[in-house]
Amino acid sequence: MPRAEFLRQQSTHLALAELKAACANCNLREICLPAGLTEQELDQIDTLVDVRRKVRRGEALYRAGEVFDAIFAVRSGFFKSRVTYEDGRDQVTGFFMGGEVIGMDGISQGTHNCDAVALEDSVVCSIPYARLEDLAREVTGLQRHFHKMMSREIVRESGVMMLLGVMRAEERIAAFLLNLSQRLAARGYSALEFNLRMTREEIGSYLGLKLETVSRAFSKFHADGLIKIDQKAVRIVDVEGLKNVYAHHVR
Amino acid sequence: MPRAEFLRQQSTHLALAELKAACANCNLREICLPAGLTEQELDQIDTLVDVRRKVRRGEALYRAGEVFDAIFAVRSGFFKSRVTYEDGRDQVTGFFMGGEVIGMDGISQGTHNCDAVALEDSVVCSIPYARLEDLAREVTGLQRHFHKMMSREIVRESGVMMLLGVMRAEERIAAFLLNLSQRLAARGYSALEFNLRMTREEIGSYLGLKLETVSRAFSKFHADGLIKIDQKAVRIVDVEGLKNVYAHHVR
DNA sequence: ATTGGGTATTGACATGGATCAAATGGAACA
DNA sequence: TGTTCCATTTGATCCATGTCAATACCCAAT
Repeated sequence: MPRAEFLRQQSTHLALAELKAACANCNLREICLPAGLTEQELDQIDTLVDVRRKVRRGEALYRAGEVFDAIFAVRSGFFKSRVTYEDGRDQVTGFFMGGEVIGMDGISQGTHNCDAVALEDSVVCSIPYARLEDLAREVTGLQRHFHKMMSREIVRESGVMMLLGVMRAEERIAAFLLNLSQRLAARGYSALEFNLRMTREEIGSYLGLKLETVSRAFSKFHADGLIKIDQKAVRIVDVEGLKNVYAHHVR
Repeated sequence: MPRAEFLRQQSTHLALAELKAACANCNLREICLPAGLTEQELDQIDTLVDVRRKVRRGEALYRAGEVFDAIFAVRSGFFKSRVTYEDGRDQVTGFFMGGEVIGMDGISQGTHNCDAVALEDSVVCSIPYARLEDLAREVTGLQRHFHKMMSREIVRESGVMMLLGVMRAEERIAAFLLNLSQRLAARGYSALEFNLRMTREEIGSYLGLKLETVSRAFSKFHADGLIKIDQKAVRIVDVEGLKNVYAHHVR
């Protein structure tokens, strides 16, 4: 589809006013954007956000190998990123929710390094990289914020390496639940009660485990009174108990 | 002239000359710096590099929790980065050689997120982050290059997640050897014959394996005629065979 | 040359998580 | 309301890697 055509179609779906006030009025602003911007800087940044794009559940926002030209802020919904290896084996490398930014892996090569797939109907803000570069040279706060976002992704990934490299199955799963809980809380949702957007298999792939192992761990935590879990519905009953699953590792 | 005086003069003289030509004459320039810089831009970038700092084998260049104010380019030598978990468990998160840049994890929080430890006597170029930010706003090539470096680190780490999440022990070790080989080759060293700078335990920590497993895999590869290995000295005998250890994974 | 401490190899055995298999449960849709 | 297709749970068994232990090796310091 030609780009102009694509833009036209999108804008019919979303109110003009909304588009205009892309960032300035976004409820995810505090999570997504640098703090302490002036009114004028905010206006400048508003020009950054190109289109809001809808991605249906199961669809890819981008795929590995595609040309990279924008990063994406999740406006609503939920994504996974996934790396596929030559021989077809793949791994989920992250889950992303509202206010989080994905696609920065594409900068290094000019092509995306992984797939980003929506786990529920989602909306993203598209931020053309070329424009971001330009604006980052003018708005110092934006430059710094962008660097921090990239760095945060580096730190996040080394945390996952830790999960995968040294933790045992139940520890990984406890850490995973607490991480989700904490991120949801930061967005104003309940920290203790939420729905998983991903399957046991996707959790397993992310944590380097098989889906059966994930299921068993959930059942065990349930039996131990740490959580209640019914299909995708999770309720954390004993936060401290869950932390102890990995914090008090004996050895 | 008293000997002390002579030495002092000598060292200031050397320091100045060296410092001035920090990047412009560095043999790692092509690996470390953006390509296609003008003469003038190179001069500007030279002002970036603050000091060269020696780090002895076993010493830390920085430690987790320390204030971040600079990133470091490895000038010579070899480093590992290491994350330590609350309960004392730790994991090696990367190995770094000449021309590679470390410390970008510190940007996100303003404090370093991991330790960087020299595995042999090393020299690094220190690049104050504040100055880098400023210069990146002026020299577009530098800005882009810096973003690429961060992004490359993100991609590298998701590669390691793949190792840890889906590969079996021997595959991880084959991939590890081939990765080292390829990076050494890019620096003009032999791709087929090199010395490991790290212990079996450090390799194991990086790959999420125990040192005995690493040792056994090396022995197996040796017996299978893929490599010759004697302590730290490695010679890759059959590159394709080594690739097949993981490329033709059945299943 | 001798000693000592860290590093590496190798064997024997244990076990956490994978694999295989079967049953159950839910959601979408005719 | 039934049908179909996944996702999930749970049990039984297997195996790759961890664990424990003994020995060998290497280099540095004396």
